[in-house]
Amino acid sequence: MNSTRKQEIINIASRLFKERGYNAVSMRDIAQAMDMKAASLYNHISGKQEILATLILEVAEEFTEKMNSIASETSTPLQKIKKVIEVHIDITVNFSEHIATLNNDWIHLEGTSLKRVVKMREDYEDNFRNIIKQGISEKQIKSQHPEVILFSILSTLRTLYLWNEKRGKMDVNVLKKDMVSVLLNGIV
Amino acid sequence: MNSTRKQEIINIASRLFKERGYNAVSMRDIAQAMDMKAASLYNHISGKQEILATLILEVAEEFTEKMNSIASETSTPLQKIKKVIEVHIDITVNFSEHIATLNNDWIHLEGTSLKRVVKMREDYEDNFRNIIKQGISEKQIKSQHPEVILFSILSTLRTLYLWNEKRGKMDVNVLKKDMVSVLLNGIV
DNA sequence: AAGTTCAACTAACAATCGTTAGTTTTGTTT
DNA sequence: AAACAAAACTAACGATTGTTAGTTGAACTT
Repeated sequence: MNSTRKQEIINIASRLFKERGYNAVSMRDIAQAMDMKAASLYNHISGKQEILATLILEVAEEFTEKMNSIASETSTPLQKIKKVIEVHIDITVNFSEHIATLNNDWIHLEGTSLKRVVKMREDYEDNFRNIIKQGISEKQIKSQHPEVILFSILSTLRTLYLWNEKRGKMDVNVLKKDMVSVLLNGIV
Repeated sequence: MNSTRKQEIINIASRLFKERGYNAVSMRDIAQAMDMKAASLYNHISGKQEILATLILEVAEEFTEKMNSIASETSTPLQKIKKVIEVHIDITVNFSEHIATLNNDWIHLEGTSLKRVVKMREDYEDNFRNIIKQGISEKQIKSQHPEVILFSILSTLRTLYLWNEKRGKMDVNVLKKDMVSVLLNGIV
């Protein structure tokens, strides 16, 4: 059904997109990496856009599910934020290839795929923002502009993939612990 | 000499690159935005690559200069980090268009321009890392993996441009204060 | 053995790309 | 008014892009 061949194409495209970006990778590049001709790709996918869309939606849905689950938990805001950080690290490690494309090439999505991804991103941020606001009103979190907190944590988490592999892969649990500590308690 | 027309082209290209990315913007797109034909651009610039290179080097050099100046100061590591944060915010506000391209499209630089920018980036990070290490050995900063601290601060600063305009432009000084507080002291 | 499906192929398409050559217009200097 | 330089133009180039059409061979199913 969802043939293994299609997933192969998506995984290889994922690697190339990460290295060079969506627009700098041609169907012929992808085909060559698959050891076949560009036209043959169309036996398994409908076009370049479909590769990009399924690639991005795969991981975007992962984020959405996990965040929805955290948001509906009955735990303190701080515990929730800790979970968000850990989930981000887990997804980054497991989908490390896809995440670069999600971050850099979502602009090149078209039509309903673009709309869906933008919507998911907004919802994700809204959930996060609400957790932070809750934490502030419960006085667990410093009374500070929530946007500054939201985006400072989020931008760190989103670019995690960039140095995850570069820096000799620390142990995941150590990374989680350090990350939570730095993001919640600062560095002084 | 460095005619105003050339700078016009670069500024307009900067805006388009930010919106769509280097590869998705054609010389004809840039020309149209300048109200002229693509071939006419070549009276002022040598090619698309030159636009990208001067655009990126302009702001990269700004970062390098400021960082070198901070690194050679005689002040505490914490004061230096505070200055780095403030400098980042200043540059982001002043070069807001260029920074998206520096962050996203530096990969598409070629030849010596690419090498120079990569080198500048590495030097910048080395300077920052040394400040952090100094702070740790002086016990001003938590004894934590310096990489985690370095990249968590740096990735926040680097993506500042993304939400600087989106979120109704807070006052720069308030932003600096909040940012320093969140990044140094955390959120709890 | 015959028929069918699947996945590869070759060849080609229209469109667009960055860039060059040669020409015309515009505006300034003599 | 004549001469000149700067900056726009038209037209075209070779290359590359995503994609389609039509074909071929191999692997199953009957």
